[in-house]
Amino acid sequence: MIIEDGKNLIIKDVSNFEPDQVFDCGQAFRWVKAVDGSWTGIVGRKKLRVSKQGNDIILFNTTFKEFNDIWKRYFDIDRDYGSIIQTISSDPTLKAAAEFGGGIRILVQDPWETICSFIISQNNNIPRIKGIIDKLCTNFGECIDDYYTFPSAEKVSKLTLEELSVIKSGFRAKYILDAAQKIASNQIDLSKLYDCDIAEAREELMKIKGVGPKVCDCALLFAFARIEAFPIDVWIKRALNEMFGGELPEVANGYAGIVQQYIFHYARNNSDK
DNA sequence: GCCCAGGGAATCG
DNA sequence: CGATTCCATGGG
Repeated sequence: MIIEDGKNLIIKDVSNFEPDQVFDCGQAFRWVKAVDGSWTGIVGRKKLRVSKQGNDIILFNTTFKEFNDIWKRYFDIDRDYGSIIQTISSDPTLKAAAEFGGGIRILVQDPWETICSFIISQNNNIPRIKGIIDKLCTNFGECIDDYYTFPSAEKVSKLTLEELSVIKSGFRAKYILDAAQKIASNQIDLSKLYDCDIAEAREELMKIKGVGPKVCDCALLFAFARIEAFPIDVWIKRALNEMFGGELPEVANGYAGIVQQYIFHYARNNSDK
């Protein structure tokens, strides 16, 4: 149930929504946690602050209309994570991972921003990924209420390698430009990737230089709501071997992306090293 | 100095 | 085909 409380919106009795997990599980790089525990970010051109109080999620300074137009979809509110967790919990290891990361929701983020962010993520570490994305936004985005938008593909497509060098993205700069150019010119048709055959979606995305199997599946999972996508990175590869003997249990079929996030979160926060 | 980081392209055999 | 090597940059 959603209620308006002054200028804020309250989602009552939410299940499977822990802001700390949602914003810090590696699917998004631009949400910032404040000392009071709330999170602030920019989605498109809208700035939003989110916090959890008891079993309620508070969306600050927004409206019911904005909730329906933007946040409902962005936070994947209509998906029943509880029933998915129930299904995969027939496997004891998946059950443990889901109990640990059950507050994760898969965001439905902007495709260009997500593709660009995960291009930057390759052979890189999370603090530096965040730093490069931050420099991209402060240099080329638009300032709204002290926060910066993610610059559009059109804007980035017109930059030279020289101009882009201020973000210090190294060898990934040429990939960023290729992605921006192919997306801005509609050489890549992003609109069909939400529901076309997943093999076709992968083929389309991998036309972009610097987009291989891993970056491609991250984009499909974190921007196109393709929860069957399964990005395999070093963490997941290691966890798959240690926890499941190399392969996901069959009950994960169809939800591999969500399961992937539970495992990623579990592995990263239970590392011996 | 050396190693590694939510990989992928280029270049081998 | 699979296996190696290189790619920029910053932090440990």
